[in-house]
Amino acid sequence: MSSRLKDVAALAGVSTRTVSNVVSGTGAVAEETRARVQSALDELGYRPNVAARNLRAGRTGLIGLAIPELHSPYFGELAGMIVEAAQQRSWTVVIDQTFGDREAERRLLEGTGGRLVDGLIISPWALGPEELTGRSRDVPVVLLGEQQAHGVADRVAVDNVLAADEATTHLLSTGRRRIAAIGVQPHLRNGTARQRLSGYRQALRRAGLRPEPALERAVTTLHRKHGAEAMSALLEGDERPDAVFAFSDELALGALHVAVERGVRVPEDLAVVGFDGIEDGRYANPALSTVVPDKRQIAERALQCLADRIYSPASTVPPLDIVIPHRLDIRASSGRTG
Amino acid sequence: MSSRLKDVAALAGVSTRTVSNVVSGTGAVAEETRARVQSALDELGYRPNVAARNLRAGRTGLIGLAIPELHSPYFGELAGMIVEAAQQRSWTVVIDQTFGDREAERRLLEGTGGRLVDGLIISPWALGPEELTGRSRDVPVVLLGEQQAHGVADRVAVDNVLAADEATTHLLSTGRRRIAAIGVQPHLRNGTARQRLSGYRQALRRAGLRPEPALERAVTTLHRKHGAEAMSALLEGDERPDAVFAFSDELALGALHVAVERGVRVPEDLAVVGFDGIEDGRYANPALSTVVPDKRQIAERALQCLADRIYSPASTVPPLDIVIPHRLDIRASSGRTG
DNA sequence: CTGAAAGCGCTAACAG
DNA sequence: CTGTTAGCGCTTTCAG
Repeated sequence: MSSRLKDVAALAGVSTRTVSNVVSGTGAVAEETRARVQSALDELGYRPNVAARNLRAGRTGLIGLAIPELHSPYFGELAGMIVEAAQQRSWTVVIDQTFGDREAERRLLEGTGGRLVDGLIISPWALGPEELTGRSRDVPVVLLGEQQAHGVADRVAVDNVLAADEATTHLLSTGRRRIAAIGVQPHLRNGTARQRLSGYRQALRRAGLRPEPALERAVTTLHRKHGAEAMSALLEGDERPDAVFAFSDELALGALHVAVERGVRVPEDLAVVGFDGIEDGRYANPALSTVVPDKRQIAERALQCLADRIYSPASTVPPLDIVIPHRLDIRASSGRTG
Repeated sequence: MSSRLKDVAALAGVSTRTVSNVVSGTGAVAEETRARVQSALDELGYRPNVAARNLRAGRTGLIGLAIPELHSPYFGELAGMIVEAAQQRSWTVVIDQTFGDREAERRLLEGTGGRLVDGLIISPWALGPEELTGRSRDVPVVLLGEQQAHGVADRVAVDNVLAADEATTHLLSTGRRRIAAIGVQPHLRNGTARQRLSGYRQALRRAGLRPEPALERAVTTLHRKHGAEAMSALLEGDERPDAVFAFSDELALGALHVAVERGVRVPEDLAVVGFDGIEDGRYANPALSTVVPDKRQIAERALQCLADRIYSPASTVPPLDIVIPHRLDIRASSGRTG
């Protein structure tokens, strides 16, 4: 079985104190002793027991990442970058999926008291601002993509209203006038969909158009399937839209698929713009225009926030509100026609 | 700060033993005492310290998942299912990305001695069979998608040769004769690409065709970009293929994109089949035919293996070799023409 | 420079 | 039914 510090000490003929010093590089050890200890270490293939070290240190070197679902490309890409950024800081990431479940989100937020993790990055869907403000948590928390909670915890998100406005304005600039929005989510409390809707309406109004309820389609999830269903409904409606702004790339890809399948010409008859900048969109047919949040920066800043709070627990810096830049990638699905 | 068992005991006027019993539901506790302890528990918002519990129990409740990259749809979907299956077994998953790096893979495999995790699921890319057989590890390991290592550890994988044969045979059955293969990876040691290539060749030979080196395209990664590049090269070649079998859906989607963009009619002029059954393919234009491994079952069986080894460490059951079923989903990209 | 020993918070064997 | 206590393996204070 695996050997302990004590075994190594016995083999090298020194105390555990000295072995510990050699392992961690702490303190001063005579060169001769160090060599002897090192060979004992190698011979036994010693690995420090993480649990014991954690218990002693009061830190685990783990951070939690709680996201709705790992299989969606957006969260998959983001999670990958967070894991990578964490590795660079010598942290290990523990992943939980909430599936947008209120209880799961609440449990994770409150259950962090077990000190399994030194910090938590959570992307809440079902939890509203008031629920995020629970009893004060004992590990630092960073909220991802949540723009309603003020002063509760550090937040990292793009400016959804602005981004949606830009996407819609782009469609208007190509001459579209009946622009549908796919992705309204009245059942979620995180405000993302609401903000994108509001940016969309804002752009329409500025162009002198009036938002039409028939063009604002609700979905139960952000998956392709529901984008496809929403598109079907729109195509079967009385007045077809000439453009679609989908609140996620997945919805947009579902919509695109249905449109192309039914012989609608994209972008000539229908322009499509998505949101998230996932890799799939780049290779879709036609390639999908999309709002691209700087995911790499989301990951970096979120970890930076955690690091600051973890290493300076006494810090009185108020909760940060970090706005991540985004850009609009215009591709074939909304390319200017003739 | 967070309270300890001792604090709760003091508040409730009992010993830590009793509190421990209440928390864990072990032993018998008088109803009256239990109530008193419970209210003390609630009042202090007690959470057991995971590190201490782990140290005591010799288990952490964590399992490691080491995959090349989280952002690729295949691994994203698979990781999601593994996290889900682990949650059901009350395990938490720690994710590491190896990016197919030999050193990273080796480190993870050997570094499991720290007992951070109770078990490890790893999908090796760069490590060959001989390297997998290192010093005997002290936590159970499950190999994913590795079919060369015999008797080293439990393995869970689809029958790549068979699956590739089926995909190729399907293309042959639609009348294709110049079938290209995209995805040869001479630099990787995990054997997956080699096996798919061998299944592909086997099908060709059975049909009386001879494999042509010009039609077997190597790639450096399985990403869409390299599928696109391989397709470009094929289209610019002297004799165009009338079908493509890509060793991953991502490669297939990259190829599909380039083909459609250049006006090649799919499936009339070119049929495309991928491998992995990722969600993107279903909504591609045209929808992508693909070999679909039962990912849910991969996740389930891998966890089952770990559970068996972890809970019966003394088991003498030899390393298992689990073959996961797959199916061929024929969609528009290879639909029979005329 | 190195040894002895306390203690992180918890569980469980051993009393009572 | 409940209290006392010995460690799990490590780091670190205090001596030497």
